[in-house]
Amino acid sequence: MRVTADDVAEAAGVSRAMVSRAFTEGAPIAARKRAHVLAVAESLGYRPNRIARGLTGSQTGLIALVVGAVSRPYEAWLLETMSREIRAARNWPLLLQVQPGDELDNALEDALAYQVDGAIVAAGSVSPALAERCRNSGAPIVMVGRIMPGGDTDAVCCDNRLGLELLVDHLASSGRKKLAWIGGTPETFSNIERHDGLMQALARRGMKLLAARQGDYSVDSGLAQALTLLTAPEKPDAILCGNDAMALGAIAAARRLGLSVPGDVAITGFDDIPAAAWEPYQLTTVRNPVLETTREALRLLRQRIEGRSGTHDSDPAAEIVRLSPELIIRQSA
Amino acid sequence: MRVTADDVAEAAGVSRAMVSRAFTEGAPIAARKRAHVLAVAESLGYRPNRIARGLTGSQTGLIALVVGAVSRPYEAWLLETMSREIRAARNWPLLLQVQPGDELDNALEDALAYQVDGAIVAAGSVSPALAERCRNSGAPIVMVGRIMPGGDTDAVCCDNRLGLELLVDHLASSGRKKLAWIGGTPETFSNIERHDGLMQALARRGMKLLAARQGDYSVDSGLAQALTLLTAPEKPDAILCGNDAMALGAIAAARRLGLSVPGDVAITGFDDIPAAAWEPYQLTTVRNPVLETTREALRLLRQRIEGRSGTHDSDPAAEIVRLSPELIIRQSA
DNA sequence: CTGAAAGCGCTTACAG
DNA sequence: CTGAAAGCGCTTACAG
Repeated sequence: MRVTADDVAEAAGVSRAMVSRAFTEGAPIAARKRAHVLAVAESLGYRPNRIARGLTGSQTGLIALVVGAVSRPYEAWLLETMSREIRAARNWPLLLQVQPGDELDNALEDALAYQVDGAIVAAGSVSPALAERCRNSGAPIVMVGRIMPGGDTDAVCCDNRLGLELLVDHLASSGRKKLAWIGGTPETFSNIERHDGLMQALARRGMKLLAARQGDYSVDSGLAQALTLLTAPEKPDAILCGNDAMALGAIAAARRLGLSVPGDVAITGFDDIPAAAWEPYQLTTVRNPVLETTREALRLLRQRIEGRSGTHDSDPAAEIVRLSPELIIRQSA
Repeated sequence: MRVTADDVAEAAGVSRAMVSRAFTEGAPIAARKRAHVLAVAESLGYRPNRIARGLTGSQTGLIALVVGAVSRPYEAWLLETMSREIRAARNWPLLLQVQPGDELDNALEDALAYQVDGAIVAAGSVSPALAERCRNSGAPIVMVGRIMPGGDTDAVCCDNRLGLELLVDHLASSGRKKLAWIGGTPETFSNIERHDGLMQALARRGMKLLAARQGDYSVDSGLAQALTLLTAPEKPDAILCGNDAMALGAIAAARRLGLSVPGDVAITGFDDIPAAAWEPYQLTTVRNPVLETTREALRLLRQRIEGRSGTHDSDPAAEIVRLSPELIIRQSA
């Protein structure tokens, strides 16, 4: 059978409470005794049962991690970073992958039943009611890449408008005049902000859009929409895409039509996913600061988790962190 | 505070045991009473605490899921499929992402402390000692894409040799004579089998390899190695790559050198990741049956988990499932 | 610093 | 089918 704290206590000649303390950082226990208990535990192959510990203690070490479908390169990149950082903080991610638009109330409730210490939500939509429930259950949520309407949930998000400003600036100053836009999934937070940023950047320069199409953030949609744009009577000399994946598709479209990139048409993305740097693409884009985003999200979460043990009367206001994207100039524009 | 089973019991006018039974499939409870308890629970917003349940009951519903870095497309595809299927089975994946070659004993021990019901290991290396420990802790392991030397751990794995046989057959019958190979990370199970399968397929036809290079399963390594092959004095007329990612790199290399694919050189991959079908690639490859693999892995795991509650005296022998890859012919070969 | 005791929120024999 | 009781493996006041 599994070895238990009682077994260790007996073997070490101490009380069960002491073996618990030996494994609890900062618990009152003589240094020598701790060393002894730990040694005995090691020799017996004992590890505290985290489930039992979770029942009593204040934390389970579990964090719900909600991301979009990782077959999409940006999501994969985000997940990879988050999962690594969560583990580095000695927590375990409970993974929930959702399709765009998925209601995740049910799934998150389920995660709550596991007494997760908190949740990082980078996809799907959570109702205000659920966010409220999470707070009450002592499981803070932090949103990534989106900001909840009420403004009472912590969030960390890239400055999408600035990103488009940087891209338009780059294109305009390299003499591009006829800009077209391929937007991502409509109604998504990022798409709304990016489109908005684009329109502002153009307005600021007295420019206007030649054409706008709508994709769904996938490579295929970028390909299809770019094909339409590039076979229209009046062709754009630059296509801004709502994310990198669509931009990769747009590059493929241009090539299929025998157009040179950036000679005939400049193409830009958003995110700077790993594939953006690959040989056949060399995509000019803006970098979504995924690592900084992850660290900030974890910091906010940690802050709430600690805070929750303090005075309950006044929850500090929600913190919204905006991170700046960086222009990455490669060959495509 | 959180509402507890006692609260529900009181509100419903039954014992705490009955509310537990109401939430336990197949537990002895009158249908009407169950409905009543469930209704009361719902109105109170009660959900059984899975941590408490895990302490008493026989299952936690947690499954450790070990995959390689998901920035790699095959791993992303696998993770996406596995996480979806695990959730569909109403379990939660505890995600562990590892780098190739990572010893995952420590991490898995940690997962064991969470009383996971089992583990699916698709990356990293687990020592026989750990596999043993897992079995003893009642947390069966099933390996995916690799088979443990001892042969006493369940595994499901693609028939790598058959895959190469299909590819060589296709190339040979389209008249290719000078075949080159770009292998993946050496010492990995898949690489050894694929290389082996290649050599067997060639031998069977009295052919031999023009050249062999070694990559690391990344796009960049495929690009670099293909560049070398394609600038050598004697160029291959076909390059077989150990996986799709390297094949995508190889296609980029050919293009960079102004060679046509498949005109000047045929290029093949392995896996059939989503990107293989993308416009600029149109990769001919063999499909690694990821969904079937996932389902088989879950079936094996489930089988062990159920089995463990039965008679303990004789563990059924390990089951090794081999799944056949399928040739997917596109443009690149 | 240390130990005995109570309790975390459930489930499951046990006895009706 | 139902309830009272014991127990899962810990942690944490409480009293030394």
